[in-house]
Amino acid sequence: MDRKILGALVEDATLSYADLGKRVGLSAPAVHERVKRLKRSGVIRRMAALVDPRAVGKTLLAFVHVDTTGWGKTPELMAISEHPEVEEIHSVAGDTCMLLKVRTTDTHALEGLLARLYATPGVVATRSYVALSTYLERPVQADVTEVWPAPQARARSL
Amino acid sequence: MDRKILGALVEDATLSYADLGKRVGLSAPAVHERVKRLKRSGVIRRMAALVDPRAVGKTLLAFVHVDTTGWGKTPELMAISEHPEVEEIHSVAGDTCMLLKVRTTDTHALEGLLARLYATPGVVATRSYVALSTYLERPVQADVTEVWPAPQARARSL
DNA sequence: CATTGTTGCCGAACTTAATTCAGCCAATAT
DNA sequence: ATATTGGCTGAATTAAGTTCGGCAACAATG
Repeated sequence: MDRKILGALVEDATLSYADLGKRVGLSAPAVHERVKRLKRSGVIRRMAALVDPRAVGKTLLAFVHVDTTGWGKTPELMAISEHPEVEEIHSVAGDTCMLLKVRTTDTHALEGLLARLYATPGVVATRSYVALSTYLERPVQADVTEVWPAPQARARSL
Repeated sequence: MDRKILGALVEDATLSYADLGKRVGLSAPAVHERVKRLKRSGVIRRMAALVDPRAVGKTLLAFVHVDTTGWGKTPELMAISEHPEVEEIHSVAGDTCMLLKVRTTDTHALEGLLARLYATPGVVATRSYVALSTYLERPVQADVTEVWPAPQARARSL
C-alpha cells in the first residue's frame, strides 16, 4: 500500500490526498496519515521540483573520476562538494577513489571546474567522460517487488 | 526572480505560494502565475517525492559501462531502459558507448541485471563500478549565476 | 474465552491554501 | 502623447489540507 502511494508521489507530488486515495483505494485522511509517516520515517526525504538542466543553462553533463590521497570525510571531499556544478560524489570500487557527476554550461566551464579540482590539495588525478546525450534519467523508483519487511529502520531521523 | 523561486522549490516543493511570496518579495497570485509559467514552459518538469533508496531496498548503486553495436534509439537501448533497476542511460565520449546508473538490492541482484544486459542482442561488453558510499547526491540546482537570457526556448512544450 | 489495548480506517467538521478575477501601474511601442 | 501589453496586488471564491471522534479488526493478556 505504501509502495503504491510512493510510486504515485514519485511521478507527481502535486496529487491531492483525495486523488491519491481514489488511486490506491483509501480515504484522504488515511493517505495523509501514511504520507506523514513516510516523511517522518525518512522514506520520503522531501518533495522537490525537478528542473530541466538546459533551462537553467546546464547543457553539459560529465562524469569525472578523481583520485584523492585520503579516505572518508576529508577536507578535499568537502572542497569538492562546495562546487555547485557537482551533483553527486560517490566513492567507487574499481579503479579510482571518487566518481563525480557534474553539470556545467559548456566545455569551457567544465575545464574551469577541472582546473579547480586539480588545484585542490589532496586531489591527485582526474579522468572525465562527457555525456553526449542522455536517454533516460529518472529519480529513485519505488516499484521494487521485494521481500518484506522493507528496511525502514535504516532511514535517517531528521 | 524566477531563479529564486526555482531554488526554493528545488529545496522544498511543499512551500505555499504565500510563503514563497514572502521569501522572494511577491504576492501569492504573482508567484502562482510564475510557477504556472515555469511548469508550462518545461523549466519545471514536474514535482516529485525524493525517496530514500535504502528505504525501498535499493542498497547497491553501480555505474555500468556498456558497449553496443548500434547508435541512437536502438532496440537494445529500449531493452536496457525497460529494466527498473536502471535509473540513467547516457551515451558518453571517452571509451564506451553507454554509461548506466543502476540500483539493486544487493550484489546478487546486480549480477542478475548484468547477466540480462549481456544477454541482450546488440550489447557487446560491460564494465562495472560499484559505489562504496555516496557523499553527495542532489537534484539539478537552479543556482547558476549566468548570463541572461536563459535558454528557456529550449524547454519542451509538453 | 472474555477483556483490554493498539492500530488503522472512515466520515464530518474545520482550517488553511490554491485559484480566479477585477483593477491598477509601469514600461514599451505607435 | 496615447494606446497596449505584461505583470502585480488585494479581495473573493473554491478546493484542499488537517483535525477529530468513533468504529472495526487484530493481538496480547488475564
